[in-house]
Amino acid sequence: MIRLSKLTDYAVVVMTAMMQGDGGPHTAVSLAERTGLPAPTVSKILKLLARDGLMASHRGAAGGYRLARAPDAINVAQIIAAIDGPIALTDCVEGAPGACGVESLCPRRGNWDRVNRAVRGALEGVSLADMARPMFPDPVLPKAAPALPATADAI
Amino acid sequence: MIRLSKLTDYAVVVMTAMMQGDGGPHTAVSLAERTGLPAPTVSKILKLLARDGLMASHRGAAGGYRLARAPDAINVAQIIAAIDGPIALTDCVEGAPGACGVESLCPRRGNWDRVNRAVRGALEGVSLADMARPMFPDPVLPKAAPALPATADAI
DNA sequence: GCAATCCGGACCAAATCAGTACCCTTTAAG
DNA sequence: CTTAAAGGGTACTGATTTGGTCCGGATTGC
Repeated sequence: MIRLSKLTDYAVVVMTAMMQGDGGPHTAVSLAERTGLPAPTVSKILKLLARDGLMASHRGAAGGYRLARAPDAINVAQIIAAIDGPIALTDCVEGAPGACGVESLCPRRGNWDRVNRAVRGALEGVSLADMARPMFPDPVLPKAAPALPATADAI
Repeated sequence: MIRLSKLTDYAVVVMTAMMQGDGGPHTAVSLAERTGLPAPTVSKILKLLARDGLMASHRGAAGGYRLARAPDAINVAQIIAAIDGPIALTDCVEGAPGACGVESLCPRRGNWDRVNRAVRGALEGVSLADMARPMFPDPVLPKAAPALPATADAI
């Protein structure tokens, strides 16, 4: 199973919790209370998100975090990249010459990259606002199954 | 980084090696020699692929493995599912009620499922034949789409 | 100045994964 | 019929990664 880090799941939970505020900054501890997650973990997530520009942080007393952009301008791919690092399904693309034999002869590299691009495109198509939306039958996506037909063509 | 099991990468290498044969069955050790991978590992991969019906195995003396279908009828999603199990990015969808609080109130479940479907669809669009094809400039992707230049490298 | 808050590390325990080895069953060749 | 070759399955171990915690600083508002 392709696993997504649990931290990334938490990040979505935290970010959706921030959407519900009154617009003011949220402290790490208040978000931890609201989400039920351990405070240090929430702090770690917020730091990672801020480092990638998804959060605007304000230090000092009465400081806190704020979403850097509107929820529909933040997509899942960006969140994953902030928490888990670059989205790449395999590391055959770099280093480890012993595994593939001669790297220059390994024809899989470019093709894995194609797969990576397809997955990345799929993840970029889902915004934070989509994730926060309750999972009722979604009017925005009339056909749910072929969620992103554009990426299917792009492969 | 979303990581794909190294075994899955090896599986693609082994399967592409099988495509190059004369159509006869391949033994695990001969494939291990051709690919440079450890023999027990190759055997493990072949067993997993055979269990999911991607391989046809023939036991006994002069036995071996054979691709169950044509290379363009096998896609990457099937290989991943055979090696790594079902394709799901998060396990928030099941169990672990402590993490999400009350599961029935967690609105993320349905949305992660949507993401999972998108990724699965992307992976189903790449066949084994595509992976074996040398990585010539791809006419299907006209522009590299540096829509987000800052994050293009990071994602 | 003091307190609250973020920042950036290092650090440890737990889970997961890759790889290996062992033994059994099946099958074809001689 | 015997024998050996090959797959089938399971269990084990070492290494890597991950989740989570903690601490000392830096920064800002009161």
